[in-house]
Amino acid sequence: MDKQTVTIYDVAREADVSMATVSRVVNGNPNVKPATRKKVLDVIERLDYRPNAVARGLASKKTTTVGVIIPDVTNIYFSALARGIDDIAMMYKYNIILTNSDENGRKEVQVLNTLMAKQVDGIVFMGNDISDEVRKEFERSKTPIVLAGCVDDQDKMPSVNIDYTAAVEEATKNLIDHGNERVAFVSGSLDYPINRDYRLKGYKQALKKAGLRYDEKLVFETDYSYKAGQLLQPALQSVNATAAVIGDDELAAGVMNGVTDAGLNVPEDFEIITSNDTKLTEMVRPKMSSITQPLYDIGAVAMRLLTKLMNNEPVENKTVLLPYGLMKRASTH
Amino acid sequence: MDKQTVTIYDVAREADVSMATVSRVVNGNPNVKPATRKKVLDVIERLDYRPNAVARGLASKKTTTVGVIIPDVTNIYFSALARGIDDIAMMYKYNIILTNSDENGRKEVQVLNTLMAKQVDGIVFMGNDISDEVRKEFERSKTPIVLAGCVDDQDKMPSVNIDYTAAVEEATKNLIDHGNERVAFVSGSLDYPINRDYRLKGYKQALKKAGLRYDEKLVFETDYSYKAGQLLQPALQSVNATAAVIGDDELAAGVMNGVTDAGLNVPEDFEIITSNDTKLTEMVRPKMSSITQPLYDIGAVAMRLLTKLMNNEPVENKTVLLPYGLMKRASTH
DNA sequence: AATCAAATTGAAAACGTTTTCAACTCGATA
DNA sequence: TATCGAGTTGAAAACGTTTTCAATTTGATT
Repeated sequence: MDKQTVTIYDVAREADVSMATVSRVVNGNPNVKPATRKKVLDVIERLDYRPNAVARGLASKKTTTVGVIIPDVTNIYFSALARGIDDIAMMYKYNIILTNSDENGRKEVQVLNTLMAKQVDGIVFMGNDISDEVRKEFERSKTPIVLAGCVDDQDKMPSVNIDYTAAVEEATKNLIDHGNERVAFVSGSLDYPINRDYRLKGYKQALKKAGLRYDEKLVFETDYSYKAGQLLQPALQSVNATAAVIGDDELAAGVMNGVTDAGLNVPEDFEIITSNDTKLTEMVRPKMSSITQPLYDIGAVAMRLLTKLMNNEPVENKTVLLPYGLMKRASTH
Repeated sequence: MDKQTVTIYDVAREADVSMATVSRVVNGNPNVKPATRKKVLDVIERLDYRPNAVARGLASKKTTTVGVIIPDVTNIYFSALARGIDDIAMMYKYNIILTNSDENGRKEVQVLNTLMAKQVDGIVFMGNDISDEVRKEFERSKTPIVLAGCVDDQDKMPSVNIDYTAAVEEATKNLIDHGNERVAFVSGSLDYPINRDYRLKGYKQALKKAGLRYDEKLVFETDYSYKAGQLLQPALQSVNATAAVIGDDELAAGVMNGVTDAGLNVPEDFEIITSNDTKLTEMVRPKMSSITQPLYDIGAVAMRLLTKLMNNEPVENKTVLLPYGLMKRASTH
């Protein structure tokens, strides 16, 4: 973009055609004679012309960039989703603008507005909650938005998830079937619908079906950090919990290491099922049993869904539930 | 950008000023009378005018986006660097366009060109190697580029690292001081200067200073994956290695679990020092001793260095070495 | 009141590409 | 040869903002 930049005007002059023809050649428009096309391509190569994507974005109203709002790129779960998003984005010739939100509602609104100002063609939103302010921005947006690993309790937004309720129900049932009568539910904030209305619901259903009473004292709210998990061991012990379903792998690793560092054995004294099946479940010892989520696929399918929305392609299902499973490793019997 | 979008023309007309005045107000130019400024701001609020950042980028030749080339966002080391980059970027009002390169030279060139086309104001490059093709693109680029966690053996590029040679020397010395005479060096590809010319050099220096002979059979090249680490245990045993300096934490976790799963004890039978001090070192058992790198700071300082280059601010030092240390945990005596 | 300098404002060009629609070209047909 | 329709090309406007420099305004001074 300085004095020496080759512009479409230079190519047109050198090839003795109009700028419109150069544009047609560059963009693969078929309405160009082969001889003209060759002439233009030769000049493009000779001058090493590189189209300015910003100008193209302004003129064509498509920037080929997609905004991705991620709570924390260092979290193993979210980074796996991001990887799926980026790979499919690249496949469809998009680039992602990545913004960390820290699950801070004010920051989420701020980055949403920044992404809109940058005229992104679409947005993938990851997070645990859709605040009222964020929802208001979603509703006013003409840019398609897809949720990944994030539920919309109003079910208005396109989203890709697993059936968290059924998955947690199955995990809880598994622990109950092992004879555990004191199964703890360790979760992020219950202000978040994904935790309160989906995961906790599955936990309660499993208890009910097993004829076990729901005990609030077995429900633990915390942030999703390893440290918080470690600190939970005394509280879990004080309520005589013998097992736990835990909502995040790093948190679960903290709980597990807190338990074993306290001299108890996993799974003999305390069984653990975590929720994300990240690579961490294989690295810690004992290996952790987990609800299996296809993390990469959640990201990939969300991005693919977004490309359909951006291109006004028909979409069968705006709420996609991918398969889940239960991977038994050494943290359960 | 559709029929209903409020443009600077709408604001100017409504406020009865020129577009230039609206632009001056929006961009905080002081040459506007307070009364005029207020009038314009009122209209901006009433019409909910949102400046188009793409148009601004074209006109001003600054996009306020920064390209970040990362080998794999799911890698714990790189994602921590990315976090530092993004936080400082946001502080300076930039957004990052994140591109996974998979350390594939062809893909690196491709994403470099895409980022240049998108007129990013600067680029942060993470990776283990600068291929000739990539270097050629760097040299032709008028956009400032900073390396983060990546060394330039030609020392031409601005970069932020630690002194890998000294760090590995110290780690190796530590293992030798424990009485190990068969210390293995487990590394990514030795085609990469960071491994061959920096880390291996530190390893060799420690051996030499200890009067130990360098034995090629104690040097292992592999990719940086947990799986590859696990598979290394038999080979390490076959050369009678009693300790290892390992170049990546996920790789080290694999080696360590391979060793302990084979029935040996860490550190009694085999000592391990890893290199990145990611959160993984605390999660595995035993906790891993590590060269300490300020990962977040490498990213943050790289981004800050880039903002200086982008703004033509004076830069004292284009090659920044941040402090390192040695954190002793339970994988060493 | 006239002058001057500083501050403010506006018109138009610039940024680099895409799009639109009229004009032109080409080849087939009568 | 003339006509017609399809294909190709080009001129100019569009996209929405910033920048430049001339014109205008304002306030202070003589």
